[in-house]
Amino acid sequence: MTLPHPTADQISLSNVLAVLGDPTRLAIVRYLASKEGVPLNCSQFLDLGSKTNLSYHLAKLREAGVTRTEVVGTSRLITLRRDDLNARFPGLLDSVIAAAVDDPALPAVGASEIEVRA
Amino acid sequence: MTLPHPTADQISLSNVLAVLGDPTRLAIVRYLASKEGVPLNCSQFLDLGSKTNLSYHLAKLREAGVTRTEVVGTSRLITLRRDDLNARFPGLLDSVIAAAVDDPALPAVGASEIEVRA
DNA sequence: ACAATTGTTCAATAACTTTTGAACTAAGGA
DNA sequence: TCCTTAGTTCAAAAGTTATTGAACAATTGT
Repeated sequence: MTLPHPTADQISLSNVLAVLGDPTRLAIVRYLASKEGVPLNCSQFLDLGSKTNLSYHLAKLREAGVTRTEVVGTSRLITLRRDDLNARFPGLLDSVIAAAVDDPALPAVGASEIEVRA
Repeated sequence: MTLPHPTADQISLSNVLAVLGDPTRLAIVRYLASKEGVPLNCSQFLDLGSKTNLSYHLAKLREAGVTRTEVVGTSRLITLRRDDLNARFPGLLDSVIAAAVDDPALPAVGASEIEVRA
């Protein structure tokens, strides 16, 4: 089973910007970027909203071509479509991520792990 | 008389992305970038919508910190806030403009001048 | 003073987007 | 098989954004 994704040339600039212009989704993208290489499933993001709501936001990211979602058993593994985005809009994703990294206004993923350090 | 603008540090990433994630506004920004140096007033953009509607979109761009609007007599001169945006989100505006330049999906400003060439 | 030009404001509406909860599907263990 | 885990779908409600037209304000040229 595979989910529908746009091909690289179907990715629309204004749609990508619109999709990234939401704090919840920007926080998801920032977290994906910070954990690149690590396979992430939807429940990692539960800090940002309800299961249903995340399903909605993650679908928006996938449909816009920002993320790729692979179905693996009962999980979905989510990754950034770095190469495709970079080919289509050079530098865009990198500058968005760089700006998002030090944006205190964005909700944090993993806020519940802060005390783990102690 | 001066219009309200956010200071550079009040400019919000997700708001800038959301504001740019609209084809009309992206077309305005693309046109502003293509005519940098030339003072542009609102009526240059009438190809993109009604006077009222442009007033709305141009206010969104100004309030998000993407443009600066100077009141000069009965006109408003609109410019991109390149320096402020670049200081805040390095590379972002440039990559958006570069991608917008060759985006056939965006509405064109100055479509009415196409036959002038013949 | 008058008219034209440039653009704003306001209220209404239309069109979308986000959020919710309940019901559901499908895979993986016990 | 039954239960749990992981996530989706659906319909409704809430909230937000875009578009419109009519009325307004301010400046400039005659």
